[in-house]
Amino acid sequence: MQRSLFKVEYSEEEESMAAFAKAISHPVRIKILKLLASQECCFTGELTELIPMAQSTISQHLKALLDAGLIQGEINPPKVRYCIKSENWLKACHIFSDFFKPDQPLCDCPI
Amino acid sequence: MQRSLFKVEYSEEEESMAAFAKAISHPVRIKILKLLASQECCFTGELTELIPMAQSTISQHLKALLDAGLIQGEINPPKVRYCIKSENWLKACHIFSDFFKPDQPLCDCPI
DNA sequence: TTGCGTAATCGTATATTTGCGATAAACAAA
DNA sequence: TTTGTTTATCGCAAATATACGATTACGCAA
Repeated sequence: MQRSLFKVEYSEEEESMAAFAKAISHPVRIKILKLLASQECCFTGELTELIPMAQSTISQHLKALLDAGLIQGEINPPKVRYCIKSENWLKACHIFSDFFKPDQPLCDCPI
Repeated sequence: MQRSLFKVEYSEEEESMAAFAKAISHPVRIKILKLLASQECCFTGELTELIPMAQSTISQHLKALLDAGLIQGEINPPKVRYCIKSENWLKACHIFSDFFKPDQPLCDCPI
C-alpha cells in the first residue's frame, strides 16, 4: 500500500471507536458477544458447538474480541471461560451512544 | 480463503449491524461522519481540504459510507453535496443502542 | 467547441482479514 | 508416564481493505 507521506491525526476517541467498530464488524463476533452478554453469561468453547465454524476460526475471532478489550477469559484448565469485559463494554456503550444520538439535529436536505 | 462447506446463518439484524460497524471501523470515516453530522450539515469535497489524504482516497471512503447507507449525496455540478442519511442513521442508532445497553446485567466473574 | 473545476473510477501495490487443517501447549486423569 | 480434552497458534490461500497517482466523466463557462 502506497502510504501517505504525512499521517492523518485522529483523536483518542476516534481511534478507540474505530477499534471497537472493527471488533464488531463481523456477524460471528456479534453473535459471540450476544451469547456472552446473555443471561447465561460466562460461556466457553461451547461456542464451537453453537457456531458451525472450525474451532481455530472461533478461537481467532475470540482473540479479536480479546484484543479489542470487549471480552476477557479466565483460564480454567483445560477450558477457558469467556465473558464480557464490563469496563470496556461500558466505554463502548458511551462512545457509541455519544456518536449515534437519535435526537441529533440532522441535515434536512431534500435529496 | 478456504470457505466453509456450510454457511453460518446470521439474522438480518446481525448482518446489518456488522455492515454499519464495518462502515465506521476506520477513523477517517468516523471523522467524515462527524463533520457531516455537525451543525454545518451538508458538506462537500471540502473534506479534501480538511483531511490530508488524496482526493481519490477520500472519495473511496465516501463510497464506503454511501454503500453502507449512512450518507447520501446530492449531485450539484460540478460539486457533490453529502449529508447524513437520516433514515439509516436512525436505524443504526437503534441497533447500536439495543446492543450496547449500559444497564445490561453482565457477568460478574471475578477475573 | 474547447477548456476548467470537481469528483468518481481505474490500475496498482501492499496490508489486513478470514477461513481451514494441522500442530502445539497446558493441564487432568489414568 | 501416557492419554485424553480443550484451546491457542502456525502456515497457508484467498478475499478485502487501504492508499496513491493517473485517468475519466460530467457539467459549466469561455
